Amino acid sequence: MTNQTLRNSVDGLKALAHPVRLRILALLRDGELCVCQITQTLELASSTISEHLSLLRKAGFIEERKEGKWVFYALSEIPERLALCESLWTWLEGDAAVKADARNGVKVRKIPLAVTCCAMAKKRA
Amino acid sequence: MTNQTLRNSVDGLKALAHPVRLRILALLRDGELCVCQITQTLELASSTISEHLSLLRKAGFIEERKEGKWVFYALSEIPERLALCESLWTWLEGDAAVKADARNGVKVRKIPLAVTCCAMAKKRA
DNA sequence: TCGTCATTTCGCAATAATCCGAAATGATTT
DNA sequence: AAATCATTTCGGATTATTGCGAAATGACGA
Repeated sequence: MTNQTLRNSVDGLKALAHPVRLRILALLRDGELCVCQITQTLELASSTISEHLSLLRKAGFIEERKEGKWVFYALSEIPERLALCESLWTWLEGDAAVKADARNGVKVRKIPLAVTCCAMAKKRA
Repeated sequence: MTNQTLRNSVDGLKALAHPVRLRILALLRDGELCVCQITQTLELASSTISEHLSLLRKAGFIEERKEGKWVFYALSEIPERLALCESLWTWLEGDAAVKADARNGVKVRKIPLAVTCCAMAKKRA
């Protein structure tokens, strides 16, 4: 109770202070994505992505929406969090990896979800 | 070269994502302080404070100014860094520890430097 | 109900961050 | 030059973060 706000700030900043998590946030600027779409775009184990998403969610930067067996994540509407994100976009927009992600994001959004998720299942086999 | 900006952002956020470092930045809002003043206010080993200061400096949030055997640190003038800090003040101002630090900062600023630093020397003995 | 699929949780190994005291550095004073 | 003082760097132990594969969970369809 003595340092609630300080702790909140630190937790929020920690959540942002990771390249993969910044890339996830940047990806979500163009709209919600399901976990398998993010996993495919960032090319990491789905368990890894899931943990990053969980961290971002706990810190209030993203929100989840369940739809059948899929879980979609989108940028949070919390004003403070949104404001903090806004100050990052200018930085991130110039980054090569973030740009590449955005391009891949456009592609993956055009593919039906069933296909994307099937592709992952095949990769695993 | 492929992800320079992303790396910069992550380094900056990592530098901010620590309670002691946020408290240091908040302290410096009221003007520059020398290392011994910060050390005394935050009650940590001077080597620890020094490492935190070094990290904040490398990340561009603070600048150093040497004067004799003292080293003063002040908030950086870099616009991006300053902007990121600005978005934190609203969060931090409500925090009890940060408020207490600010009060102690006012006190320590009134004391001549020689006295503050002597006090530390005594404490060590 | 059983199998399948997307996601999450768990266990664990590897890496990074944090803190301190001791030693090193640089500047000042005697 | 030697002693003193503020600060930094170093060595280390301790703790946190990260990433993966394997197992668990929950939802869907046969």
